[in-house]
Amino acid sequence: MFHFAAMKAEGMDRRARRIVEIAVDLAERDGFAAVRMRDVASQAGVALGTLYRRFRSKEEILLAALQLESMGLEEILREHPVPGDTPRERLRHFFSVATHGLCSKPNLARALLRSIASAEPGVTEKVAEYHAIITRLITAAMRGALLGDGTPSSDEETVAFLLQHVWFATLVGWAGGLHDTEQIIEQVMAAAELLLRGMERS
Amino acid sequence: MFHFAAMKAEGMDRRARRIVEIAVDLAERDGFAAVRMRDVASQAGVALGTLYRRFRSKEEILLAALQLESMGLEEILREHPVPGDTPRERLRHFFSVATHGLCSKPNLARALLRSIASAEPGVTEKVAEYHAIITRLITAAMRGALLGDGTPSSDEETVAFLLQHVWFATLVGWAGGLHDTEQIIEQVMAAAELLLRGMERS
DNA sequence: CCACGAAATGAAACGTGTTTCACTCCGTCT
DNA sequence: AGACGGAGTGAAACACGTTTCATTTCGTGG
Repeated sequence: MFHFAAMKAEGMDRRARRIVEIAVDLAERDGFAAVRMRDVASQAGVALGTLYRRFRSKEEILLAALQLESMGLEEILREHPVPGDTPRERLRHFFSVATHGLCSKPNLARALLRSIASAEPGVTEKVAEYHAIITRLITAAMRGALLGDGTPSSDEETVAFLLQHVWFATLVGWAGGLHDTEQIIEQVMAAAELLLRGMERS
Repeated sequence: MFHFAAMKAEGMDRRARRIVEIAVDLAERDGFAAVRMRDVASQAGVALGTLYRRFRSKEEILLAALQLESMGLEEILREHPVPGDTPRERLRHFFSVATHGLCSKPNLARALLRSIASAEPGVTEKVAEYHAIITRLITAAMRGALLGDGTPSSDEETVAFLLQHVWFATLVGWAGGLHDTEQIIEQVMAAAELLLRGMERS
């Protein structure tokens, strides 16, 4: 979970990938502030100007990492569908794996969340793409289908969308120290329980 | 809505309030980046060091503003309960007013959201307090009770908590330009609809 | 092989959040 | 009155994101 599989994705050449990897390493070790552009540049073996030719800001580098991570996750789930006999079981499994994956690298996770919430210009597209991927994954987990199989109902899309929001907001609370990893999962599952009940009752 | 009523709250003296007011003005006019500590200091008529004696960071000043705003909102709702005959109507009214209040000052709203998500040390307590206040307000709106009346059920607390998360996450999306003000309200209400249905079905 | 333009480089500079420090001011206690 | 101590001040310094620019390197078409 959340490793660097599928790193050759999209319009990202060797050099850009190296930059993102270094940034991830630094963020993982010592957090957002420790991702110093000068350090990223020197450790990636490029000049500072090169960083800014490829990425518009520090946040954009970290969001590129997020995008790669989520694409890797999608790749994995394309091969290995989420196990479980009911939507609840599958959702719990999915969020458990995703949450533990993220939170096992707390500094990196906090740095990524902060980049998402920075609302800097030029970051929107990457956030949107990340949103879309996660919503697809949640939908697939809920339906117990292979990624891309069939057409989700409108209710299913709404539920997936909302669960993603709850997950994100809870992660932000976790990042601020308001609660721990298990509480993230329980809060998301409490939402899932009520949303699924509401959906079934149509 | 979201004005500076009840500004004499808590351990905040005249000077600290002035600092926060100036920061809010600057954020409202030109956004987070325009809240320059040197400018806040000079416009508030204090030295830069004084800012850092009172507040640990720029984010903390803005969170103080958020806390004051939400306390003001709570004060208003204590006098004037949310109108509406059903939980749905009351929730819609509440979120409509709160969302339009926030989003009518987009630069300020973005700055506040960013401060919440910064997850800086020393900011947690203020975020927690803000969370608690908003959850109380949502609970009261849902139950159609005066603030503090009666004891919410466990399900009610869960729903309020989740709606707050959905609202927050949607606001972050709005801040990034992913959707507009009305979509915020519709997404929160879609969540409310499903959650209430799920709750009623117990 | 050469010329051209895009990409990269290195270094300096700028802006701004944050820290530091020596000094002043002011209220309180004795 | 005099001493003390905390709050405030002013100015300088530091760190780091970002920008700028003159120069160099590199790949490609002629």
